[in-house]
Amino acid sequence: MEHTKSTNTNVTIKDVARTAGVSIATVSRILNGSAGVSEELAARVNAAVDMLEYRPNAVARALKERKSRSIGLVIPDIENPFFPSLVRGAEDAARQQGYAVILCNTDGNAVEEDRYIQFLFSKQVDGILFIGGIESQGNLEMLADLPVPVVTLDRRAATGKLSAVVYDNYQGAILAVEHLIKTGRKKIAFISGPLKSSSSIDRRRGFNDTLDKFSLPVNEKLTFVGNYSFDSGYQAIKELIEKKESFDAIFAANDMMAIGAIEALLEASIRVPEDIAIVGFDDIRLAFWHKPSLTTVRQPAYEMGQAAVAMLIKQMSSTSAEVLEQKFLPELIVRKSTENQGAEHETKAIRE
Amino acid sequence: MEHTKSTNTNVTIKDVARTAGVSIATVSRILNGSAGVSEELAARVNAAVDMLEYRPNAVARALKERKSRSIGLVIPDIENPFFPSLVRGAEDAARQQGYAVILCNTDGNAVEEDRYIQFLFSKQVDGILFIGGIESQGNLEMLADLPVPVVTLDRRAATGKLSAVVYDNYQGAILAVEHLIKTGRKKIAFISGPLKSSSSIDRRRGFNDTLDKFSLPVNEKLTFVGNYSFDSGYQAIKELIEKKESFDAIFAANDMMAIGAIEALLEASIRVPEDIAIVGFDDIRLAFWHKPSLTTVRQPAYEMGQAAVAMLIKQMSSTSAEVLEQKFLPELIVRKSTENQGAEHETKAIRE
DNA sequence: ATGAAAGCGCTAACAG
DNA sequence: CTGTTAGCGCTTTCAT
Repeated sequence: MEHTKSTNTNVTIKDVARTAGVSIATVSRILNGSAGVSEELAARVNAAVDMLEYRPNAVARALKERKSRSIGLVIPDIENPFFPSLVRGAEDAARQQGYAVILCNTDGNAVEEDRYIQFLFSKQVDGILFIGGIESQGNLEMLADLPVPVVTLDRRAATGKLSAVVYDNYQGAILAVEHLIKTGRKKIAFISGPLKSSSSIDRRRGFNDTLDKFSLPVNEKLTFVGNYSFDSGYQAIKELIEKKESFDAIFAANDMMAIGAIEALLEASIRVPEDIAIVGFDDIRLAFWHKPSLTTVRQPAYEMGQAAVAMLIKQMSSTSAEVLEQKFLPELIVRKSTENQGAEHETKAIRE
Repeated sequence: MEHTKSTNTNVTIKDVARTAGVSIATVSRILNGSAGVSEELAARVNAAVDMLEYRPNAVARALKERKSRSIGLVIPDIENPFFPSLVRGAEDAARQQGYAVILCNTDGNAVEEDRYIQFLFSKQVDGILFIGGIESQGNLEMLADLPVPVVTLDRRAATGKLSAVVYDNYQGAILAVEHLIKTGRKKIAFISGPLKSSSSIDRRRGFNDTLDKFSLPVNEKLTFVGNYSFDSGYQAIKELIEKKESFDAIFAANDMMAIGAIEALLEASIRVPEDIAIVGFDDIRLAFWHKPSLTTVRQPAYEMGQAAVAMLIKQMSSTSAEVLEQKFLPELIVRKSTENQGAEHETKAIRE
């Protein structure tokens, strides 16, 4: 079945001007609420606008004004359960200010990141919210020289050149490990994220420092390097079980690995939390729904996305390129996976 | 800390022309690979481009060419676990063709949908991939008259005016219910989606028709209307248990409600699948990770997103506005939640 | 208070 | 093969 495309596609400011019997300058003024417009002409113009169903051409406006009213949002992967909330927060904040969001998935690949940055620059985006992968150190430096405001969520950017929304991963790890220790666990296995990731480094540091603080030994045999995937958590604990290492708790550097770890435990008929307690990181929705539900360190993704875009817009409208930073603090969410039977019920500990 | 913004923001085709000692037309020709260009000038121009780090201004190009090389992606909510895969599929397909994707979350609210459609139109997007909520009937009709190609995932659009990627919800429901019946279940409760949603209507029809086919009675007391949320599945089954209705299986019109239902069952110490078998719909990742894992009807979200954008791009480059349709077929994924102990192991049934 | 006209950066006739 | 020029739709001086 075919039908011809609607033809009166483009009604421009010129058509409105002609219909209303005024100049295009007048139409423009009225549309943009500029000063000095006679009531009468305004009425005629508005009538013409309604009648013709005129919609301003944002592309022409962008060319003239040199701002596109759109921002680029560069993330590793929207399918990673951490990002949907963040993206939603970012989008809500952007829309509220009339900005379009261009979504870019890079899989954390530095080459793709670079391609997308060039693409966005060419598209004349007014700002970029950049969340890189573990290889993006080089791109971060390049971004700092881009003549477009950039906000990142990466701590490494805090070289004083790039604005950032940061999260205290170190403190978060401390919260997690202290919780395990205080509920009586002593031999804590650790599943780290990728060694080069800055968030991962901070979480590892928090883990080590807390063990030190409580004079517990750091046992290398209980430490694994994962890649934040379900599978790497599963493999780590499977290996641990096969080697018959002794441990009574696990701290996983994110929730997906924690859930993978639980899978390995359950397959070996090890009970959670009775035999092994486990705490994750991020508080993705699955942490709540999983059986057993997962104790975790919450990262407020929606709010961070929102804050990042707010910061970006602030930078875009200021001429002095001040480098901003906003810090979010972790919060421990206690659920079933660390419940001490018989022990007094832990309450949700809020760390401000 | 402050530092002045990099100043040489805008290097234009003019600068390249001057540096290379040619006219802007020549630069444009070389950049766009047009015919007849002397090797020598091409080399000079490319050198200038590299040296000045010239990047074409896509906004100016869009104004001139009357196409923006961007498409709008309107969805209810990226936080709904069904959408991330679909969005990723759409984005991958778009990027491959050099299109930017503008993401728009509407919460299925018709007013927001309309606002976003106007916004995208104003932005001169070359096409729109529209996934509406239950109230969007009116917007669907409006979209059909928009002078911009539109592809939707809504069956209701199949009035012959809007191209669509569709999914056979009816057949999917049949697969689910037949599976329950063939594994020996007879009193099947049904948690429907919202009554006005077209996918929901089809799934309900599949449920009823299959019971009929096997001469099983449709018991109104075992039928509930949910809203696709975890909570509505939970509430439905909680009510069923409190009323002490007798049933041996549940078909939930999506996975989130199925998982909510399981929660209610477990709270009442009813075992899944031993006492009650349950099958969901969509095959979100959680269906795989949940304990017990959930038998469900798979909807290939990534592929559908990809196909929808491919279809959109095809429409954009064709002058005859042919109305296209591509259909995806359901596939039953059998997991723990319907396992019959003692019975022969079900294998993954693939319906082509 | 309103209109005429320049120009944002680019592509594509049109001329030579 | 290369350059000159018009014009995409809009905002904004600069006149009037």
